Amino acid sequence: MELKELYELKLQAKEPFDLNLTLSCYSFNWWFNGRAGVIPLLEEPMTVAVVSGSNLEVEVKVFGVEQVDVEKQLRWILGLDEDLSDFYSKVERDPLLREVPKTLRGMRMRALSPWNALLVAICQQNASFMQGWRMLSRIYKLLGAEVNVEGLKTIIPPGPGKLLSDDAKVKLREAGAGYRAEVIVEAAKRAREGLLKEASSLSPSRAEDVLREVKGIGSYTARLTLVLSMRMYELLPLDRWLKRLAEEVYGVEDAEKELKARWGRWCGLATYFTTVVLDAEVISEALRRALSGEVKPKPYAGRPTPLTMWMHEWR
DNA sequence: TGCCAGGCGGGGT
DNA sequence: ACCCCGCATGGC
Repeated sequence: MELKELYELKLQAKEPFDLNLTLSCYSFNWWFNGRAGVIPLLEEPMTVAVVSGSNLEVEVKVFGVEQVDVEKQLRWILGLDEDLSDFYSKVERDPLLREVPKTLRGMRMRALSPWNALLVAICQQNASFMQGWRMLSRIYKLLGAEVNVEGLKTIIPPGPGKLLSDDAKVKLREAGAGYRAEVIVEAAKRAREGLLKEASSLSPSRAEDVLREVKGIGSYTARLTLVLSMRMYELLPLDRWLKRLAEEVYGVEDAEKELKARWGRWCGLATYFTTVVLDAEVISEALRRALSGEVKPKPYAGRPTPLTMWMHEWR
């Protein structure tokens, strides 16, 4: 499918803003190529934005089949109006996150659609960074929609409907999803009934409860979904990885209590940045690095990391 | 080869 | 409220 260009616009961000960091983080190579980022916006009518330019001015080209106003959505996705100054001052001296206001200054988390965020979160369950993202890349390749914009091939993540098609379970197994396949399909059913829309209208804590109604979605997956799609940062998505890290780095027994005290209403975003600064290393290496103060992401680690995964082929 | 990894639910106490 | 186990899969 080839999408035609509809119109262009320019956006300004609240300072400090770093477009390159914002686009490169947790991007597959079909979403970022080192200069431009592709942002899927709407499934129906199919609409995609291509984003490039400088930190001072973000240039946007909107591709699709019919005229749609996407400015507000795009500002939200790129976090252009998000003020991180309070977060930065909170983590300035944090042994895990002290590099965020420096090395990663101006980087925003790109928001995902609620359904795509849930899919991402399920793929992180009981899996390493590499396994989770490899699984996800295969799901996109097998079930997503390939679209051309400006001669670039990109992939639109599959919506809930696609995950409910006859061959979806087979393809999920093929993608290596294992027992998560059932969870994804169950979640897709509920998503089609409006589960995520409902969650987005509630308080974070109520939203978590609603998402947990789905069998296979627990606290971690629900909270991560709220972080990635709704910028609801106050609930901490605590997995074994972060729990171990916090226990060792801060020398405490109750990781959740400690992290809440340190990160406050920024817990979710802080979790996201923790994986970035430690290059999503497996726990043994992440621990070694954190304890020896190596909390700056490596420019090139030789393997995919959150910041460099766009440089790699995923198959 | 086993064993384990950014969870989870079910069944035990 | 805990603790413990199995669960698909892939990587080492």
